[in-house]
Amino acid sequence: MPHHADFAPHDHAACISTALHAADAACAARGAQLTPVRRRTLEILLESHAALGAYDLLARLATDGFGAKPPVAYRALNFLVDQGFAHRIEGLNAFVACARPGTDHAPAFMICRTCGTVAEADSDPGVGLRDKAASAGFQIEQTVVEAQGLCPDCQPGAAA
Amino acid sequence: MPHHADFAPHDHAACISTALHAADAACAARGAQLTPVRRRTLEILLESHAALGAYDLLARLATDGFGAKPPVAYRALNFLVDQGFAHRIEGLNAFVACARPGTDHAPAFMICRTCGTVAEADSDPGVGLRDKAASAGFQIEQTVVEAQGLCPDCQPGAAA
DNA sequence: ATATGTGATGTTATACTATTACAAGGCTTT
DNA sequence: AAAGCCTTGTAATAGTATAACATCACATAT
Repeated sequence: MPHHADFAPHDHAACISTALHAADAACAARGAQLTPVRRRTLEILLESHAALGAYDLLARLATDGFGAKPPVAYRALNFLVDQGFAHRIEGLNAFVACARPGTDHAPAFMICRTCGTVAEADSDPGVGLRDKAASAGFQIEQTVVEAQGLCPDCQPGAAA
Repeated sequence: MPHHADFAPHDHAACISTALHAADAACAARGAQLTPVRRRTLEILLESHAALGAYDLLARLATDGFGAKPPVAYRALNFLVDQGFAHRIEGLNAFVACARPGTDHAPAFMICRTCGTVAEADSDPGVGLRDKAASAGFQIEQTVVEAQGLCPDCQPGAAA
């Protein structure tokens, strides 16, 4: 039973509700508030396996009756990122829901340039970087590891 | 004698002129034109071990008598990136000169959050990512690997 | 020597991404 | 009721990037 770290199909409704409940629980445990805007923002991210820009998100939030100004979206997104429920994709100036909330991880992403799907790898592939950093005396605090390319479905000769 | 892949001091004037001549040669070999704006842009990047934003660069170019509108900077930067003489640092929306022009490489960067220095690692630390991608059936075209943290000089207790 | 094509540069305008600063509301604690 | 804290809403602005069009320089072909 694969989690969706890869590009395999899965029960999307279930994965959304699981993630949402995990977030509820984590917030309760930490004393953080998963307010309506924040919860809805997470839900929107979870509905898409592609990364969403802050303004795309904002448009959807506005439709749902929330504020329509940029800070509304950025605040919710920053909250989710801080809590580890979402990640920022630097290469796209966009955001995705975290594929394994609750675990402390240094994520790596595979981003399809055709369909925009973003898959989160389930362990830190930047291992080699740690060795380099250690030998240079550099103290790593955060890593960004992103690969752009073609997902299985978008490669020439891919099954429809 | 280390190249400046790490944070060690080095003969900066020499490293600039070497890089500039390497770029001249590479352009000649490829039929690309290292025009005055482009050459000056590379020179400016080489003078700094920190990443420069497009608008910082633009201001310096304007001082030197080149055009002062954004496309002037972005075009020169894109040229340098295309030719492999510079890299874009996604995490900073900024650019650095390439530490090893002419070699075909998937760069990885260590970015000091205090002094802004950017060091380019001299081999691909994203190796683990390739395995992940292979098993997911994802075809990598390009990678972004960036670590943020503290360089040796900026760590608590670093020598002045 | 003219005409044509190509690539580089310059400029205008605009789009996209993100933050600062301030006003207002809800909740808890005192 | 007052004070403090957090969250939301809004206005204004800052920072990053590109599209579209005009022009110029140079090379080549006529």
